[in-house]
Amino acid sequence: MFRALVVEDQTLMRLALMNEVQASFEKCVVLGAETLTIATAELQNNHFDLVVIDPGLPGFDPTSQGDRVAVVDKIIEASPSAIHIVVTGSDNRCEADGFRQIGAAAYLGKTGLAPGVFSDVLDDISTKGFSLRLSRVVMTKPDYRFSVLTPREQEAIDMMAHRAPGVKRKEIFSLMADRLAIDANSAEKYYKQARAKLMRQGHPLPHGL
Amino acid sequence: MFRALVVEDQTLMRLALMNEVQASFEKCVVLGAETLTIATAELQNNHFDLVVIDPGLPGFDPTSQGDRVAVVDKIIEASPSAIHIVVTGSDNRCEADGFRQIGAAAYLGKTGLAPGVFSDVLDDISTKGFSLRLSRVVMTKPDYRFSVLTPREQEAIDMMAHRAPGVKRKEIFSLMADRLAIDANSAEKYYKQARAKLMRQGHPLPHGL
DNA sequence: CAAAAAAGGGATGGTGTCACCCCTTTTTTT
DNA sequence: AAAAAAAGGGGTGACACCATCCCTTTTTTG
Repeated sequence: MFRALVVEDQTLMRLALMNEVQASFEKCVVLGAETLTIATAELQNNHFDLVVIDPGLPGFDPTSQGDRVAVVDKIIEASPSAIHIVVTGSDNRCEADGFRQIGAAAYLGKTGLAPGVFSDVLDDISTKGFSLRLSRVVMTKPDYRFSVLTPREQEAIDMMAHRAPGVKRKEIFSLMADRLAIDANSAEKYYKQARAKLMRQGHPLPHGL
Repeated sequence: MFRALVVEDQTLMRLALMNEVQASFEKCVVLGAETLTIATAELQNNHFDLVVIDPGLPGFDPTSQGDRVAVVDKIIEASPSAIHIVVTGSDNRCEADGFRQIGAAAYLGKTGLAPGVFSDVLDDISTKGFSLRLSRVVMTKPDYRFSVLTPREQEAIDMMAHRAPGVKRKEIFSLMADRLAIDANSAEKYYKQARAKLMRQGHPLPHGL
């Protein structure tokens, strides 16, 4: 059974990261720790295959580079056989190098760390040994979330709204089919159904229909 | 139709906040903006009932109090009729007062901002006019997440694992029933089923069974 | 014009979760 | 010893979502 630990003080972020880990491993147990105290206690008593760390924890100075390194170093030394992924909001290449040197397998900026990226990071680690994803702004349009839509329908609207100009809808359906491992016709159906729902309720559709 | 906008650069956090907003309003549309540019563009073209803002946005200095106030002030001025909620990782009472003076209805620290808290915040706003929730560490034990469990089962395990010493299981079932608006017997059933699943797979159960 | 793409539907079975009901046996409490 | 709590099961209908296949009409494109 694959075992992972997420060390992050911000609750919603911790839960989101735990979701990402779960999505990357079919069968697994994921523990979430709010503080270094809880984390070290768990690391002493149990074995972990993967540890995700945000160095900005309560009780430490988030602006002190020494404190940040100390947190990560303590965790790495407490779980030498695990894969260690550092996730931070205030990321920079210099710090990334530092963490890499003390044994981290990945360094991720929170901005741009979207659902699904985690799996790519794990691929990077297993192929190249290290993954670096610095924060970068990627959005040009807002994301829309409609409570009337099912997840599949929401996803269909999402992908279609972010369609690059000139790209045919058919191509998006193929892409969606590929990403969700379903038939392109089904993807098309979801999009049409979602669109119909929004029209019926008089919603101002996101640009790009 | 209730319309909300979440302005936050960290993708996972933005999506989580959008989820929280959605969970608080039965029928709604929630938009997510990664940058102030996207947010202001939307605020110009559309009306919003609620705006959630993280002042630490790309292009601004997160340590500069002036920058942080400028971001929030610009958004409030662009949507004077909306409710404005400020969410930040580096929260302090002084800043809370500042944002309150320029018109924010709530000031929330990210640490301790858990699923469900958002609804309480909205209650605070409608009854007292303002809600203040500074970051504070609350966990003493880690959270467990098992991929084999359904959401209901996971929730049952969660609540039972955080049971205070001396509290009877029956009381937890009642609490769970109350929070999920289901029967206490059903809550008990979920817990038993969850426990059985974990035992069957040989999982080391969280302390407290 | 002809072909492709898009818009707009209807109907289908499978599956998982939800929420409820029932039962017995063992352990703990009082 | 009696009563309550806990452990451990089985079974049920409802319902939402998933995924697929089918159809027609309108619009756009080449």
